[in-house]
Amino acid sequence: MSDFRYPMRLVAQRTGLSPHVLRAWERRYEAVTPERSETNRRLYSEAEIIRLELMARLTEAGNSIRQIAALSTTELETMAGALPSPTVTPSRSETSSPDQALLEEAWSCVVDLDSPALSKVLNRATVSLGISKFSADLIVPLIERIGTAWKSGEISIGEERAASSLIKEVLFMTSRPFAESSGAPNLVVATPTGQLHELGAVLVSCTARRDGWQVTYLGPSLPAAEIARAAIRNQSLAVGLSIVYPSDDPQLPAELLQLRQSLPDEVSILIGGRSAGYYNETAQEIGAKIVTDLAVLALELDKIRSRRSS
Amino acid sequence: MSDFRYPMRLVAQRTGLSPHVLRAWERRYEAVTPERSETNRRLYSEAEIIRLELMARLTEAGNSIRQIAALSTTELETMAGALPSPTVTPSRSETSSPDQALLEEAWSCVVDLDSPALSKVLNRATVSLGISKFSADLIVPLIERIGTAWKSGEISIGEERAASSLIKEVLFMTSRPFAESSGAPNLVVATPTGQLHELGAVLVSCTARRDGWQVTYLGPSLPAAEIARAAIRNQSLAVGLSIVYPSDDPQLPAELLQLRQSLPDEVSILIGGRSAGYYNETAQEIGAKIVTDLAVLALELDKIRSRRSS
DNA sequence: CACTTTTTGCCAATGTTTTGTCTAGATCTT
DNA sequence: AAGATCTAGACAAAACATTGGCAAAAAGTG
Repeated sequence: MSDFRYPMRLVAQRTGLSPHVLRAWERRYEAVTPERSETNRRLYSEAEIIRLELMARLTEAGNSIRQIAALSTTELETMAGALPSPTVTPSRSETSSPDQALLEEAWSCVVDLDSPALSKVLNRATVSLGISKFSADLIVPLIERIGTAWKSGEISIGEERAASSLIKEVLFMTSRPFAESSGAPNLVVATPTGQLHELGAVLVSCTARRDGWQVTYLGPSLPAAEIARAAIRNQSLAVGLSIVYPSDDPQLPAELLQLRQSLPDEVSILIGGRSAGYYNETAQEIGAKIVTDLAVLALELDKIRSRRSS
Repeated sequence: MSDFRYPMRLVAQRTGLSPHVLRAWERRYEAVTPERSETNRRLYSEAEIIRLELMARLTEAGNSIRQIAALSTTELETMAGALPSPTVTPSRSETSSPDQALLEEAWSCVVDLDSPALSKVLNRATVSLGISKFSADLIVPLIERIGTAWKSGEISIGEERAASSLIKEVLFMTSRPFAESSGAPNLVVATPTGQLHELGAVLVSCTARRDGWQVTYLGPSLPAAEIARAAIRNQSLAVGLSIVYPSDDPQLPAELLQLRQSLPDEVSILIGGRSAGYYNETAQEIGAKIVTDLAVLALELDKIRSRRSS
């Protein structure tokens, strides 16, 4: 369990509720009671965000916040779970146990090379968990597990590929239904030369798309020059890179430096991925922001956007 | 049984009845008698909603609410049981115009590295052309053009990647909305070691999926052993390979032979792609079928399926 | 067939509750 | 200094309730 706390802006963004509404719900119904910083700013926990997401979905579905707010999170979950039943047969007894079980189930599909089953599990998870939880609690750990298992030889390239393709597909899928807004800021996403694992990059793309960015996805192992070219061509506000493995590529710092030089100063660089930390120095040198988690990524994207649009 | 009570709004939404009607039915016939909150809001139970849903369907079907309202819920249920289940009527009128202009438009997006625009063009094309025409008349030529332009250096890796990712996404997208049929035959799709361009393989996957196959997509440049393993694991009826470039890889025939040896005899091998012809001899040797276009592919897939299922 | 009567969905007026949004001034962040 | 966030209070739009009534369709009747 992450003990990271998130600020207002991010919560508003993730839940789609305005800061005003968040405060109102808290004041009037004590829907959540976030901690406070020393300076009295609200600090929401992951659990509170999830709770708010649930309440947002349920009110959307016609429930009144007044009633909903009194319920426990698990009650909200069961309600939301029964929610997408359009239909005829009313009885539904589906108590799906939380994420760990799902992760195990997904993992067993991966090692079994069973794509159809994996597809089923992932799709089910997107609806039962909601997109952000799906990404953060299921996909991220799953990707990490695939990564380490692959390095250790526990699974081989076949499993890795089959799973990656599928995950990629599902992720792109979930981030798709957004209208093409022509005014959206552009983000170029890629993985630097030498970095072969693209799932991190896909995750970045999806997060950004859900946040209303227009993403130009370039895929894995691309030379700095190419990345820069794409960014310039699209007048991108930022470039997102994912660095997972290897974590000690001697070429990489040079590559990053070149990227910085080829890009206009006003274009931000975001670096994410398990191994991002190993290149901390270089990152600092080129003024890149290292993002450790999807929520933080969303936050940074938001910052960049508001900075430029103002 | 959940003892949660739902507000008006949600009930109206779920039953399709207006708040006015809900109140009228209650006042005039006591169709339901929801509880009230302290502030006099109606609070419907799940059972009442179900009852209302039934009454809504029955009145829709011509019954008078006056009669219906007096009946017990179980009586309503038996009545509703005789009703035809709600169906969807897919009306479709497709005006297809063979469009060279679309291809040109798409191509200009590719060379401009303009992903958003390309996305728009492709999406528009999927609806205006219809999926099969979209694949055959737009995507296939586009892919070929990208391939040759890349070889000749007319475009570089950045353009190729950006376009590929997008095309891949759109293709997977269009072949997606199929119900997960557990009885569907399986097809493993990949590109042999050395073959880096995966778009052909994606196209094969999509065609097969639209045909009702369950596809295990492994992506580009996979060793024969891995492909075979996946096929065996999934009890696949066939393996689809795409061979585009290079067209004179000396390793490839050996790779194909190994694949044949590692696979059970009853598993068919289909080879597609621009350069498939160059390996004609080997293909014949291993009993692989070379498919020259998507229509032929669909045909072959059908043959394989019927052969096995009969 | 023409003429009531009943049924039924919908609307208006009026009052209350709920809920999202806003203002204003102070404090904090960048 | 500009932009966010905080509190507290207030406002206004929606939503809901009640009563009463209208009008079109359905049903009954001479």
